[in-house]
Amino acid sequence: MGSTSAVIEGTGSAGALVVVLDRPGDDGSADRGADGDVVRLTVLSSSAASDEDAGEAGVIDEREIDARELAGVVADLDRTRQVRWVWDSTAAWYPDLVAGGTRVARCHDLRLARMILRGSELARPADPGSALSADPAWDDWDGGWAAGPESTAARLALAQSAQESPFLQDAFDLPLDPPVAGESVPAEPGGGALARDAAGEWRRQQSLLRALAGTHPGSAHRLRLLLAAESSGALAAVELHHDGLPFRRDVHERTLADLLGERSQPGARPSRLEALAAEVRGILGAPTLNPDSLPHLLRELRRNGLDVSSTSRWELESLDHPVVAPLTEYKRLARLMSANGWAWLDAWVAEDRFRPDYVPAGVVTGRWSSRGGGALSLPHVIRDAVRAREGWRLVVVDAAQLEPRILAAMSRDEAMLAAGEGHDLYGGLVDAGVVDTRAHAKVGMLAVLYGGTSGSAAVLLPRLARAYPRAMGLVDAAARTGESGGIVTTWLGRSSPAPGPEWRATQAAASDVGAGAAEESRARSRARDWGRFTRNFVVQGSAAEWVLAWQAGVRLALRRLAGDHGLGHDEAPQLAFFLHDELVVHAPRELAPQVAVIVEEAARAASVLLFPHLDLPGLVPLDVAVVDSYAEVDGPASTGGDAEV
DNA sequence: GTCGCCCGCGCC
DNA sequence: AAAAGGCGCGGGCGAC
Repeated sequence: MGSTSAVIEGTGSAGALVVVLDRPGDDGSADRGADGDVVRLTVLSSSAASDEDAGEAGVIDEREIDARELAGVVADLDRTRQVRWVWDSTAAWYPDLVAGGTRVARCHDLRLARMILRGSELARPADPGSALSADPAWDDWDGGWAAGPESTAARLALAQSAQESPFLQDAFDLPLDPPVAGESVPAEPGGGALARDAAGEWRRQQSLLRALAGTHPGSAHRLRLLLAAESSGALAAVELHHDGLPFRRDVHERTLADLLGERSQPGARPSRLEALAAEVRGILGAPTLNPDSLPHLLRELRRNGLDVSSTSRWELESLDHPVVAPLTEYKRLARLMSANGWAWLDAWVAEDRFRPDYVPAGVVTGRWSSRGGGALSLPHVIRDAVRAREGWRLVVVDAAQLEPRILAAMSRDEAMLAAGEGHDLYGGLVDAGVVDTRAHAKVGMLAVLYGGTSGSAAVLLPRLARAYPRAMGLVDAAARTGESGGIVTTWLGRSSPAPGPEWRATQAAASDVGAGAAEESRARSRARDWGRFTRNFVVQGSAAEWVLAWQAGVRLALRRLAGDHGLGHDEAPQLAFFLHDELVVHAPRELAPQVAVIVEEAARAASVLLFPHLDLPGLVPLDVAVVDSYAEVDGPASTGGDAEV
């Protein structure tokens, strides 16, 4: 470990460091992690008061180390100094470190940052000609977030083949553990095989931000916040996958047996599901009906005199017919079976942990997506299997009515902020006399956020517009921008994509001289569609930014808590699950109260960080529940639950 | 046999 | 009368 101390000695002992990691001469084809693999560390700053100025400093140290030493060097340096680790993609570097027991406090994910900066309207003044020009080495590259097989079927096949073959058993370290995103799986051909100059990209990005700070300091500040939050999220995504969500196989199997009946032959329906299928066949007089076949089912429904155009539940439920109840129940259970049944359990739950892959910024708005196991749509009906370990607790935290609150803050709509002063913003709308019931408040607010125009929303919208002109003005302006093909931007600077060529062609066709009513109507409809997208983009995306800032605060505070108590990783509270506006922390029972305090403090910090001018640390109240089972937390099915969007 | 699309529905 | 933003994913089924 001589190189460890050498790096430290070579950079003084105080101040923040920026350390860029890359592989000299990396053309993407090398087998990362192989013997003889070399990692280059470029140390860019030690004296700057703030690491935000790091790009200003030149290279103060550069050395190459054996890849096998990397974890030790990183752990040492991150423990003793404030370091921002810079790498092409967190998914490419961090899983191996975490697997080896090394975690870092902060990083800068060049690819995620680049995606934000290249699209951002806030960054445009500093980069009018797009100095961060398209570069296939970066831009045709997913960063390694989605390297593994993404479907339950693929995962199951992998697990089974590994079990059947001693050779494959050796090839896959942990055959039942989903491949870690970004592990040595070669990136896709094309972009992945091109060299990426990490130090150069870091300098370009910093130079852009410095230039922007000169003319638009507010924009530069927002983007720096966003890049830091995005990168912190990338670290969290890797750690979340590694740690996994505690998930009890036995409890889940009991749930399945209770709801679906006993599992029979693989491929055959379990008993209760089969009985429902038989009941449906009997009622419809269709002994060979396969209720999983939509065309067949539709045919039989019509043959029975039911005037339906689809087999969707909402259409079925409007019918008065004896088949509706068993068929709806069949569909509900068949859905559970296919999405979260035994095959899903075998593929995604190992050693009582559910380990999905999270993909930061997998959604254009900046929300995360997930690959594998449908992690972000974990049904409420199976959440009882999510159990804290013996002697531990789950701290389940939800940001209450986040999106309307973020909209109120962004638009600085004092009336809407006032309505949100209590814990229940919807109740606040009723108390203010804007709408008569809480249900109306909710429907109306959803229409504001999503652009709904139907039935009850049409009645409520004018009232909301009158009461909250600034909030309504913000989303309406975003919608108008989208309708005319423009770009909108979130609070911290993530911009929406421009509409695609097909959309533009549709609009162009409508303005042709010979355009008919059909073209015009279609163009208007597509324009309104895009307007609803941009309307929602600014709110959903800005809310996602608040959540990232919140999550980053929680993550760092949990690290401090572990440090203060001298806890090893397996004894310390960990982030266990992340769901758009909800966090689950798995914590030793005695530390759960402190975790509850941490999530509250982080929420207040996030609100101040994003909206310092409002002086409203209580902008986003939290629902905190300390439980043994995830099912103890209110879902939409339980009374009083909120079915929050 | 494989691929890609559609439908439908789970989550926020 | 159908209906509103963002996703992932499985089964069926037609195209190849």
